[in-house]
Amino acid sequence: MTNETIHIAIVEDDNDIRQTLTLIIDGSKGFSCKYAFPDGESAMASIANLLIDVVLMDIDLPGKSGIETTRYLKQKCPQLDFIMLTVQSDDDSIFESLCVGASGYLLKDTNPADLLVHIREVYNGGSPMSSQVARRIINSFRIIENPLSDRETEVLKMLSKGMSYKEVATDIFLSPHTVKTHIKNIYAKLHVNNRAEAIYKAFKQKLI
Amino acid sequence: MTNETIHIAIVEDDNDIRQTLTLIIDGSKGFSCKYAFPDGESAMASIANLLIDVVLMDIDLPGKSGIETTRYLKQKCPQLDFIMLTVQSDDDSIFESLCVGASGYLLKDTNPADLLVHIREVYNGGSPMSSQVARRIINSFRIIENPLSDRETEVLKMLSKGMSYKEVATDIFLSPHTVKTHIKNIYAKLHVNNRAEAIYKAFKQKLI
DNA sequence: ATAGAAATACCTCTTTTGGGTGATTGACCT
DNA sequence: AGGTCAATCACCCAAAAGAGGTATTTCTAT
Repeated sequence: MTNETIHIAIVEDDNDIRQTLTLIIDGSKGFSCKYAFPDGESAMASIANLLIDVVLMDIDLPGKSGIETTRYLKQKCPQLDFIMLTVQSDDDSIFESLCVGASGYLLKDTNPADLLVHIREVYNGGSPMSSQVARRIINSFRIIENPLSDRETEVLKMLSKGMSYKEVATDIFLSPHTVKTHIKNIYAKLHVNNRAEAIYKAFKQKLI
Repeated sequence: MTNETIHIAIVEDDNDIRQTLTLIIDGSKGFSCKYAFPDGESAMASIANLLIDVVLMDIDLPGKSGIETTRYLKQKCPQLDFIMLTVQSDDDSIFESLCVGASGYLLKDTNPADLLVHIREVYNGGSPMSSQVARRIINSFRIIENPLSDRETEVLKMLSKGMSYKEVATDIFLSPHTVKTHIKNIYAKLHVNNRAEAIYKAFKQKLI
């Protein structure tokens, strides 16, 4: 079960990286890499018709992003496994990748030997990811457990109704300074720096 | 076509209601009701294997809700029709029911004769619902008609990411004045007068 | 052909906001 | 007994936003 040849496709816009990866993987026993695409569009057009087990997907593609491409392909071919590759890990793209169906999330500086191990892990139903990435995922989920205090949630809800500092303050009998402090804390907790994004994020996470 | 026997299953936690409904339906010519479940879990385990045409689904079930149960079963058996039953009608549950694939939405005080009529309506491709329910649906959908132009939607989405006038402007190659004008028009159309409320409303109405 | 959107651009003025930094109280945890 | 955190209040300052205009162009639908 663990030693069948795994068929891999690569989607990566950088020519050097793409070719290097292809050579490394295809040259390794138990791995085959006959297909590589420089963009999401060509991958979407072809991959569904190929006998592929695992796709290595760059996130930062020109045109359709790796996330969009993964969303599309995972829907077409649910049995396909996707490992996202990226230069740096940011919370949003990790989270989005997981949402659209990626199974693994690796940084591009992962060394070749490890990469092969991780591909096999995914093939066998695992979800390889670096410890930094894992940490961020934990953090993301923690955010889903409402990080806001009751008071903060109350204030945020009022902001979402279009109320200003002062209006909120008079409404709940606080000094406008206090309201401001609450808002600043809300921004910090949600990792945003203005009202618009705070409300968007809070709504998306069903916090309000 | 309209007089075949319709095979019905009931999912309802209240023993009295479940047994009464079963008796009424199974005792009526052209209707058969041999299966009744007290909760979503048991329904999910069995209904897919039964020869059933229409499911009467209580919304307020203990454990898995009627909506969750419907989502699961509709996915497994797309040909199955679901009529949601509820004591009172609230916008959210109506809307969610429709989203997960329910065909009808009736209040529990619907009288037995009407209920049978409605079951046959669903079986024949209709969507029975009380006039209050219909009104609410109309209202929900009416809001869905996006009043915003493409450009305005684009701008609003960018605002929801926390971008300022200027950032939006440089991003889509417009003068900040133009962006400001768009935003003013957005506020007017959504009947709000600031960013926070605009994003909240737009999100609630799935405009962004 | 032309009325009505939509998209574009500009101006002035006042209010609001967000960042930085700080303090105090009380609760809860260990 | 010390640490953390929510909640409260306070000040300064620069940037941003919102309200009020006006006005041209470019579609598009009738």
